[in-house]
Formats: sequence, C-alpha cells, structure tokens
Amino acid sequence: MRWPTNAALASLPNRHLRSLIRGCTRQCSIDMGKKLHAAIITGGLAAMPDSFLHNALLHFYAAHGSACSARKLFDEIPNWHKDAVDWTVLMGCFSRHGMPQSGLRLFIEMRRENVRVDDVAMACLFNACARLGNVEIGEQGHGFVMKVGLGSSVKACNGVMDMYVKCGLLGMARRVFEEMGERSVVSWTVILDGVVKLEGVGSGRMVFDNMPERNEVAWTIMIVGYVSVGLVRESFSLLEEMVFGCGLGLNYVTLCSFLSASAQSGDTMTGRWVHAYAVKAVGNEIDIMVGTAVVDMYAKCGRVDTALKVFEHMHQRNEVTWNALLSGLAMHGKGKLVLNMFPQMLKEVKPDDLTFTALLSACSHSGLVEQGRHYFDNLEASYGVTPKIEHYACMVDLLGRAGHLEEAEVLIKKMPMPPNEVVLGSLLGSCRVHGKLKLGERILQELVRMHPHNTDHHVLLSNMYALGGKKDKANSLRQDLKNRGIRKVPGMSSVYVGCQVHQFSAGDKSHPQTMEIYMKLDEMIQRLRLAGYVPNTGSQVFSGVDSRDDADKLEEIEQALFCHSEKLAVCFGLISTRAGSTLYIFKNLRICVDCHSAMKIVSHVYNREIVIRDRNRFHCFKQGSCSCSDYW
DNA sequence: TTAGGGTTAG
Repeated sequence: MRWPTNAALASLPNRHLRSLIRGCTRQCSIDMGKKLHAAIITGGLAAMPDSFLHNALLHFYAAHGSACSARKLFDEIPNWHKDAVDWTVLMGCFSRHGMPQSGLRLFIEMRRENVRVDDVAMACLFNACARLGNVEIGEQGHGFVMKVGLGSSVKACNGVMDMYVKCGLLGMARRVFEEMGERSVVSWTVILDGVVKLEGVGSGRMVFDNMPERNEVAWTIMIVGYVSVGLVRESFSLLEEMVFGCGLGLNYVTLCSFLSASAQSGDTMTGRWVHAYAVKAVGNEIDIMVGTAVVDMYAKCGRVDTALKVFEHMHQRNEVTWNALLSGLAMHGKGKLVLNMFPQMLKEVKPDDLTFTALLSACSHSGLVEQGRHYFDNLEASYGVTPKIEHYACMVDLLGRAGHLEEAEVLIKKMPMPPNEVVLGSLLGSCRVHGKLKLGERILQELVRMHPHNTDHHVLLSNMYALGGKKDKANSLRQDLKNRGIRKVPGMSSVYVGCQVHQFSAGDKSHPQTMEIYMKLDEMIQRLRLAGYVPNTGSQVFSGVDSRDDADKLEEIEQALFCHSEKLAVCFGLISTRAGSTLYIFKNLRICVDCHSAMKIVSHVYNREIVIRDRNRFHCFKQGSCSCSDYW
C-alpha cells in the first residue's frame, strides 16, 4: 500500500487523523506517527488549534519516551488553548522517563497558569513525589487533596498512598486506606506492595489473601516478594496457582520482574522456570527485554556459560543485552573474552557508558592494565562517551590493584568531579593489597569525613594495620568503632538446597541441621590442614586484649575464622547435595582472604566446583584454584 | 473521541 500524500492526509477530517495517531500510539508505530505529524504541519492544520488532535499527538510522543518532542509540541500549543489533559500527559511523561523533577516543576507552572487541577493531575504529582522520595511536597499535596474536596476520589487517594509507601511511611498509607469509602483493586495493590516491601512477605500474604479481587500486578508483587527472600517453594506454588489455577498469562513486564528478582536473590530455580515458560509461550522469538533479563539472571546466578548460550541464540540484541552479557562475563573474571567479543558488539550496536563500565571492570578483574588504559584514553575520541565517575572508579581500581598507586592518585586529582566513596574505597583497597599504610590512613580520614557510619573502610584499614604488625593501632580503631556504637554489617552467606534458601551468619547455630554442619566443619578443617591449609590469623583482630595466654587467643581467632558464614554454607552444601555437584553460594560482603584460600583447597579435596558470588564479583573454585587468579 | 494509579531488561 502506498503512503498517501501529505495533502491527502491533511484533507481528512480531524477525527480520522486522531484515530490514526491513536493507532500509532497503541501499535508503537513511531515512524508512521511522525509522518502523520509532518503531514499535519505541512497541511496547515497546526495553525487551526484542535485540542483533541494536539492531545493525541502529545500522547503519542509521551508514550514513546520522547520527552523532548513532547515538551516542544506542548510549548507550541497556545497557552489559552491548553487543557488539563495536555498538562497531565506531559507531567506523566516526565515522571515515567526519569525526569520527575521536571514533572514537579510543570505542576507548579500549571498552578501558576490557573489550570484546573483534577484528581488525575494530583495522581501525577504524587507519582513524581514517590519517584523523588519527596515526602514534604507529597504531604502538601495530600493536604491540598483534602482541602479541595478530592478526598473522595479513589485515584487521588491511591496516588497519596503510593507516595507514602514509596517514601517508607506505611502507617500513613494505611490510614488513608482505612479512611477510604470506596476502594479499587489498585488501592489494595498499593497497600500490598507497601506491606510486602516494608513488613515482609508474611504480613503481605495476609493482605493478599484478604483482597476482594486480585489482578496480575498483585500476583506479581507477591511472587517477587517470595523470590527476593528465597522462599522458592512458596513462589512456585503461587506461580502455579496464578498460571494454571487462574489462567493468567505472564506478560513481558511480569516475566522481567520475576527474572530480575531471581537474579538479585540468586534463585536459579525460579529463573529457569520463567525462562522455560517464556520459551514455551513464544518459541525462540523471545521479547528482547525478557531475553536480556534471562541473560542477566543466568550470569548473576553464576551460570555464565548458560548466559552466553542464551545470548548467542537471541535473534535480536540491543546494547542493553550486550551490556548484560559483558558485565556478567566481567564479574566472572572472563576479561579476555569480554575484550574479544567487544569488536563484534561494535558491529551490531553502539556501545554506551555502561558498556565501558563493564569493559573497564573486566580489565580490572582480570589485571589487563594496558587494555584498560587504551579504552579509557579513547573513550571520548573513539566512542563519543564522556567519562563518568564510574569509569574513573574502574580505572583507579585497575591501576591500584596492579600496583600503580601513584598513577591512580594522579588520576584522582585530574578528575573533573570530586572523588566519591567508590573511587577512594578502591584506592584504599589497593593500599591494603600493597601494604601502603601511610596513604591508606590518609584516604581513610577522607572517607570517614564523607561517610562516618560506613564500617567497611575501618575494617579494611584495621586489617591493614594487623597485616603490617601494628596490632595496637588495629585494635584501637576497632575500639573506636565500638565506642561510637557503630557495628559492622554482618556477613551472610546463602545457598539454595531443596527448593529453599539456607542462610548463615558467622558462628550461626540456628539451622535445624546445626549438629551435622559443625561435625562436617570439624572434618573439613582437619582435611584442609592435612592438605596444607594454614588459617590466616594475621588479618584478624577481633580477639580483644585480655590476660589469657597467646595460645588461647590464637585458638579463639582460628575458631572465629572457621565459623565464617561461607564456610558454614559450604559444609551444609557438602552434606546436603549429590557428590560432585557444583555448589553455588551468595554472600552479601566480600569474601575474606582466609575463606578464599580455604575454598580453593575444599574444591580440590572434595572434588567439587564451588561458585561464590560476593559483593563485587564471582569466584569459581575448581581443582584447587580460583577463577579470579587470587586477584580481587 | 483525549489523561491516571501498581509490576518494566544492563
């Protein structure tokens, strides 16, 4: 079919043009929508204001994320001709596309222009406040709603509640909910979301069970809640009820939500199920967003080879897909593969700033200094990417780890922005590795000034003192933290066994199989010692100073080391999984030096692959060595 | 005939 001439299009009645534009909005026909817009301009229709036509066009640009075009069109509509709908469409567009601040400004402008504010406009305002976490303006908006008599509007109240929930004030949201004369399924969903996130899945389930009506969003919130705390059995039973019991299909939003939750919590079982569902539903033509989420999920769950396979089979890939894969490979220390694949990426898509964060962190995790320098130096000239603080942080990390501490310091001084915690933290980490106590102290002072409550830095420095033989200084630093009432974030390790997450903290005795776990731990330590393991007591300063003799103290330090959360998780994994199968462990902090050397020997002695995800990267222990080559 | 709230991949 031939595209009609602009003149032919312009001769159509406005109501037909409006339907065409609306069709483009619904079908995501971006090119066609733009052509229609052009025809309207050249046909002279733009000079004859028609608010419905304008609004349809504005809605088209707003829906497709082109906030700039939407703003431009909005500004072209004469002020006397703008109605409340035009204002709210643009406000919503700003908020949804990462510019909630602009949304707020627009609301103020709207008030100044004396445009009538209705409940939908208020809902948009609350959405912007929710995204900004701005409870002050949100509360003022709540007051305004009550004052102008919008308190009986379900939409306005839902917006108020959502704002309070997103700002962490569940009590306020509940009060609004209880006072509502009429509630929609959305009112219930907002409360459910708040309760699951702020009070936990247990309380959330009670709300869910009491809902008079449930939509797919409610099911999604509940299932994501279960996945994110590792309740696999519960997430599965709800998934089955949703899909097979209620016959609700999973759409791409739901699928992405489940995959993202699985990636974060390391729940491969749910992740796999969702992947299989998506494949079964649409065959190999998986939605690009879902496919990307699948790649990300496998990579973050430690199955980087599966991630690579899924990636290779995808029919369509964009820069987000590539970034998911490359950063996954980087986390697994596969730096060379990242650099080998990058030219192929250049052929397919345009790399963005996140691509280079992945690339530079790959270089950093694999010790590829020269290559890292090359990409960093050519960021702007060759790829048109302005270096952001993340890139500087990667470079400081890369240089520091490789022992070029002076160069790293020079780079920090040259940065166009002040260094943040990540940049300085990286340099401090390198000081520990290379025993640069003086520099370390200086950086820590700066870091403490910036973030007095972050314990990680103190721990790093106290470990550094201990390594340098300055036990007194190390202990006084610890004491200082204690006096100020600041506690270290407890290390936690989890492992999925039998459809359930099993979580351990250091010295944990709460697991039902504690007896067996500690018996296994004794046996494991003995076997490790026979294989040459020597506990790394040098970096430990937890003992406190008392009058007991050194042998006692040493034993206490050793016992503390043996009970680290990842060792307990490994022991539980060893007794509860099939011989020879791989163990996957997820830790919230970074793995310590002693656990790292112990895990290498465990992988050899027990002939098991052990994959540990720590806060920064993956360690894959196999036959006595680690994929990070002791470089982390 | 136009608009909104909750779930949206790196």
